[in-house]
Amino acid sequence: MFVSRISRDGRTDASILHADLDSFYASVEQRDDPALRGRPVAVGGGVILAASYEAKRHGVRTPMLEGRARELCPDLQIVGGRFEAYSEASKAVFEIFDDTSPLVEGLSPDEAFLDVGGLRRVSGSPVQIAGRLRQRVRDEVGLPITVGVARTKFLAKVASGVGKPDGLLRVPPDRESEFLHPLPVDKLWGVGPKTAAKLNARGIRLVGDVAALPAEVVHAIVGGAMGHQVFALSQNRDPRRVEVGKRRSSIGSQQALGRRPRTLDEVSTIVRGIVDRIARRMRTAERVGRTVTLRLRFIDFGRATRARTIAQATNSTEAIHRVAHQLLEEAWGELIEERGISLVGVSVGSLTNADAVQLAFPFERAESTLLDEAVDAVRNKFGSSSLSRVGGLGRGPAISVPLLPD
DNA sequence: TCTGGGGTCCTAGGACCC
DNA sequence: TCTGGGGTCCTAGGACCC
Repeated sequence: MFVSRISRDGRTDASILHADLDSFYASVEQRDDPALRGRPVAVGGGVILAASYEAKRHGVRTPMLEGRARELCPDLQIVGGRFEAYSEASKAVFEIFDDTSPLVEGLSPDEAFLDVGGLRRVSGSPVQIAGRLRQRVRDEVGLPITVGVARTKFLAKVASGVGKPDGLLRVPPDRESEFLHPLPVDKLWGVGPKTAAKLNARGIRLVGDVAALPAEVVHAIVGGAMGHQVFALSQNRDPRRVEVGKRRSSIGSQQALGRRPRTLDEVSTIVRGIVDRIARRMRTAERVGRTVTLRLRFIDFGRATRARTIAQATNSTEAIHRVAHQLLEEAWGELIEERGISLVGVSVGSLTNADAVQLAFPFERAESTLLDEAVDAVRNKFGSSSLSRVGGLGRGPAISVPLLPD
């Protein structure tokens, strides 16, 4: 894993870009169908998945039910999702990102951080780079994109949010507090509805209010690692770098079932289909996983998960389905029968690269340090996703190592 | 605002090991 | 045989993000 360089005295320049496509799915629809341009458009499938700015002006939001959205906006054009078109657009945009800077960290199909700090001599100032990036995405992919430019990831991300739609906003390093303090607390990364409510209940509404509190008070209200982060961000401390080469650590899929009663056989068939989709995606991505999680939602919207970890990482439909089916059968009597099921999902975690080879061998206690050292050495060389030590000492120790390139 | 589908990270307890 | 501290892995749940 590579991380962005920072100057020895810390970052002093606003050189992190947060690039975020505007209303991604809806913009692709408007791009491909001129009749939709300038009109309120939403991509839906039961609920609204994305809304154009024309639709947002009427209060259409995601994930709103389609019926509710039509009430708010009678002219709304709802179109079904063309996910292949979105995926293609995302790929094209990321090619432009990668062409702009070697330090790109993708966050989702429509969003990424770019560190352009080292490119001034070759490509110009961050704002010039951001301007060209926007123009290229417009010209070559046909989509509007907003870019925030700032000294930290957090500020860049907030800046792109404020700059939307189709904008470019830079936070000058000497005006960061002025920008940060008037924001509502839920703009802080990690503060959602629950945490915001806790803070609001104590009269803490703005980021500036948090920044003015002693750290202990913030920890008492928010607690743990979250409290630490919230306080640091409010103080404008965000040392996170742009990280390249992050790989996702789980792959999953789920399906809503509605409210009618289901038999075990019905649900089992649905699970089979879900596992088939996941396993295909894993094989395409050349990844294998060890932890199978069954995700359940009940009629009353309560939730539960059941997980099992197997010794041998796999991406075979059969192997994953065996575990998923077992979990389903166990959960059926324990949870599902009384409560009624309204959603089922499966995800596979503890992913590693499929080209890793697993080596299993017995060893003496005294050798475990050597094994740890070997694991560390290989991790350092190939990145942690290439290798996992399978099982603890008591569970039939094994490590998996990547195939060596010639 | 009554709830989609894809994810991430954190916490806490228990099992197990040295 | 008991006690204790330190550590990893696994599981379940919760909050959050786009």
